[in-house]
Amino acid sequence: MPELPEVETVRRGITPHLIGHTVEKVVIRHPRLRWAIPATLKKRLPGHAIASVKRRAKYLLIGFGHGTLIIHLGMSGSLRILPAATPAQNHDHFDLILDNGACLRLRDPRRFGAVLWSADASGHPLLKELGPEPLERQFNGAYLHEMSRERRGPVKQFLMDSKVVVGVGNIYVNEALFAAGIHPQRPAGCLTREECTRLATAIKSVLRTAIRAGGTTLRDFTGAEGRPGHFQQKLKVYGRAGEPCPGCGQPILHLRQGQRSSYYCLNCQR
DNA sequence: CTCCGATCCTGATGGC
DNA sequence: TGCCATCAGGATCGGA
Repeated sequence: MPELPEVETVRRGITPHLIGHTVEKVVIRHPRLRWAIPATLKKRLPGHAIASVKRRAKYLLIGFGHGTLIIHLGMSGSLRILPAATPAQNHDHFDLILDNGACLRLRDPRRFGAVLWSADASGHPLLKELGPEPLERQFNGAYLHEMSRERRGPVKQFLMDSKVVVGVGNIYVNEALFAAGIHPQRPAGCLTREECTRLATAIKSVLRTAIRAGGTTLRDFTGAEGRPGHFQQKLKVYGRAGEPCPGCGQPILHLRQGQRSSYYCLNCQR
């Protein structure tokens, strides 16, 4: 489900309900996510106030005075702010109950998500090797060009490598490659400096537009208040195999790379 | 290093 | 209607 724009949408939605509030209770119903939810959270969090709600890559970082709660939504995770008395449904695995009567609830049917604790989040193994945030200035054509030299693999997989750049998942990489006019199977190392600049610009633009739209809702994504995003109305190629390319009218093609679907226009992407 | 495939898990969908 | 195969927004891990 969630790529950078969806996680950012969730972050913005939950932040005002969390900042400055103290945890009263932690509920763990099903600890077995990608990694087990630490049972120690039940003792570690109550009585502590939330100081910050940040995002790094697709991780949400809920900052306390004594450490950070790290949440990843995996493929199917969602976070909602609900009244604390709301009955849990199937796949509601984790709750943070706050002193304002609100509950931050994680639902994750496929359980690829994670809830972890770190006293020093920036040094955490999952976070410390990550590449730059795509919306920051250091991520640009020069950086992409430098990183892609010697890389023989397809540019699509290159861009989905979180050591290269974070937050770009299967939907937005397809859209960005289309916007930049670059074929997803091009070896990353053969991109020109010019093409890298187009790509970096396209990635930034697609992600910013998607954040403004509240993310993409294909099946069941919603923000913290339960509202869907509407970027799906602006998708130009993702999920559109056989439909006319919005640029030239030729049919959008479908291809599998790794185990993921790629969508592209052979005429507009070279 | 880079690259590829297998893997974790449930649910929706489409073919027969 | 049921059964089975396939696919889905992620990312880590192990081995070549």
